[in-house]
Amino acid sequence: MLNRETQYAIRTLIALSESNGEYVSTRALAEQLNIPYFFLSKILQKLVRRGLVDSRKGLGGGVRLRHSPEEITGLMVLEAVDDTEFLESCVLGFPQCNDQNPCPYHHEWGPIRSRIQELFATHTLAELRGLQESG
Amino acid sequence: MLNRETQYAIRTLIALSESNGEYVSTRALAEQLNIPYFFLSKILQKLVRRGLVDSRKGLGGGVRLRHSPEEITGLMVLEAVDDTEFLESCVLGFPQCNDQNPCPYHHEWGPIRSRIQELFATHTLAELRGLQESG
DNA sequence: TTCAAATCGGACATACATGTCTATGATCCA
DNA sequence: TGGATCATAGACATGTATGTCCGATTTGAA
Repeated sequence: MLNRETQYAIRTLIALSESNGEYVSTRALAEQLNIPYFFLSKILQKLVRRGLVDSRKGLGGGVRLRHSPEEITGLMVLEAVDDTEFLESCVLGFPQCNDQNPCPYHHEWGPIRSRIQELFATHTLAELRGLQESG
Repeated sequence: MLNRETQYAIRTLIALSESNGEYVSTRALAEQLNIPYFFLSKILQKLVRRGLVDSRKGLGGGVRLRHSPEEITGLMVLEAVDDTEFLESCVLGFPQCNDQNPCPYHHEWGPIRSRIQELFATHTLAELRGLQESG
């Protein structure tokens, strides 16, 4: 479904939304979240470039959210790591599949895809953090 | 979503359900469906081993459905090519995610996953063939 | 009985996702 | 000013999905 980079990115940003704007080191995040350190470094570098995360070098540095957790949705994270193709492409992989020229699953897949997109679009990091605790 | 092997398998089996039990060569299928020939060979070999397809060597040989198109669902194809993990695993990749210990998306993801599973489970090859034509 | 058509099995090749390492530069503190 | 702590960039390594090739075997027909 979501690739690993995306999963790590979401989990990391949820964790960052609990640090009240303080910088957290990649090392600490990697250990807390059980994500390979060097891999997480790469992901965070991308999130910095894409504007979701701020970074600071040196002692006491690390990364933090660039915006408040209420302003960032899951879908924004998917877009930042370029993992949205599955929200647009045909289930059976037909490049020319569309409303006029549908594959067998096309019309039933539309509403499902909408719900998936909605799932990620309607929850902010702040809400996800809450959901994690309440169950 | 579905990996390429699965997409090719479904497309091929839908095509085979239009051949009235006649053997069709892998070469012909590959050209008709625009699927790489050697790759399709591998997929069909697996479908033969898994019991969805019959094969016969030699002139006039090829592959055909082992059962009638009304008896095979999309989900059976997913299972035959071992592409069902996404129907069972956590959206965020947590191995320990479950009803008692849910990830933030868990409870909302359940109904969506059910609809996806239902989509594949409720349509037979015969129906998919029909849907393809009617749009 | 020979030849061509077809699958089958295993090996090989390539692309992309995932994971790892090293050198560099920035920042803070003693 | 020097050393420790941090992110950054690029290169490297591994694994899995995807795609390709070849020799062996079976089958049908001339």
